[in-house]
Amino acid sequence: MRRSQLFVKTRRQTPADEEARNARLLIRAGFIHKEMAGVYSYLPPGKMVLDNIKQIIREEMNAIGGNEVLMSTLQNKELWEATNRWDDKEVDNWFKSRLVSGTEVGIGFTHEEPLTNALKHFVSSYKDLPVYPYQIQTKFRNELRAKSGLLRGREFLMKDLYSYSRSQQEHDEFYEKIAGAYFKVFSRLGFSESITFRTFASGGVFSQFSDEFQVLSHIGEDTIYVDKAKKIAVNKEVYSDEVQAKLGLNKSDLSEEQAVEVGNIFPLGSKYSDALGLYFTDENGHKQSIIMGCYGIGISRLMGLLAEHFADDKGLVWPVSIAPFKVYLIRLGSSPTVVEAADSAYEQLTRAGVGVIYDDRDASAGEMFADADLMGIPVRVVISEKTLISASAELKLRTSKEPQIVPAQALAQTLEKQLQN
RNA sequence: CGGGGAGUGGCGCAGCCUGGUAGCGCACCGCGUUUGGGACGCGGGGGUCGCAGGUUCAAAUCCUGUCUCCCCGACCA
Repeated sequence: MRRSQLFVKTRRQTPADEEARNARLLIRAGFIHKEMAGVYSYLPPGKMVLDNIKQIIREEMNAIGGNEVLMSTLQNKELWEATNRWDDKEVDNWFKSRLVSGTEVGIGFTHEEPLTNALKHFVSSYKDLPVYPYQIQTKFRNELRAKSGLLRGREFLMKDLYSYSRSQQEHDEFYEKIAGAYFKVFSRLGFSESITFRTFASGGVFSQFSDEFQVLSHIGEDTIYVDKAKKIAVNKEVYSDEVQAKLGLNKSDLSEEQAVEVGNIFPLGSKYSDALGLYFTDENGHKQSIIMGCYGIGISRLMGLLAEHFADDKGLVWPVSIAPFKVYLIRLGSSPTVVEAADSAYEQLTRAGVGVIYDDRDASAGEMFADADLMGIPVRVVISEKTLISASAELKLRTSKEPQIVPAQALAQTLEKQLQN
């Protein structure tokens, strides 16, 4: 993409109405726009980051048998009454509205009910199970207080997968499988297993207990106890002697840490399937309950955490896997030779499939360098009179101080090699 | 919802205490000069000072109410 065709602009100054580093950087770099507290829009580069995160999640979900669906946002009250989750006393963060006729509708904060209900049309035999539908979409929760930029919003992007299994054992096996897939997702996003912990926690409105995936971070609003050797963690909220014994932990091996919950998986048993009347017939012709689980990943929250985690005093520093563009191409100078060389470098990279943003503005050098840094693009390439003397281009990684000079003709190949690492 | 802070051109701020012609920087427009770390000169456009009442000859400024944003807490996926 040519920079001149990108409508967003970066800002020199930090927005006054944000305290959180993730929101400050993402707004300054032109990735998001704040609509109101806890509600953000995603601008072109921000949407690209979101799409990259989604794609990684999608690949890992598909790899374990997930089927992607898109669920409705408007929710039928009757389904939620069937599971006793409509009443504000049961779920206090519903957004609700009314049809012109006066009928109440909900605005989806999760989707167990409608999905389970829809599956009644497709699941009746043991041969139809297990199934693993999942969705990637906006959820709405009426938080008392939104905060920390993208980390706690009233409207946020989430991946939710729901499992429907024939037995507890089949469920348990999948539950472990998806836990493994989650670690793959987080590690591909840049959160290694050394800072990401599966954490024993409460199940909230979903179930008694759950497993959270917590990434250690000083901005985290959760406090967890971690046994780093055993790679087990417990949320402080549920910590008790009983839990300690159940997990085989030793108080002296635990360290207290702040962490951000990026994923949460819940065993649901047959609570929702039974309530909504979703059953299957087994090999012997007997009606059986279906064991469910639900598995969430906070996608917009992850984007916020990534921005928070991968940044320095100059701006964002995206991991290659999710950067909106891999290369920020800078054209220094406006003489015909420079323009021609930069245009051709742009074409070369685009043809090679390397995502590139080409700064073709007539801006000052410093401004373009500052933008490349602020936007956190992994590789910066400069074409100037100076580099053209030796038919080369200057290449600098966002994470390194020193640039390198590479032959302009071999730009694409060199970059492909660099981006591998 | 309790406590604290803040709303003044698109952005960042000053002015408010002590009422009297709304100001600065950035961004934007025009002309010219510049071009390896957020260039410079000259000229220009843009704001019912969050909103509503009140006090006053006169309100960005004082008073009351209200909305919004941020932080802490409570709560929460």
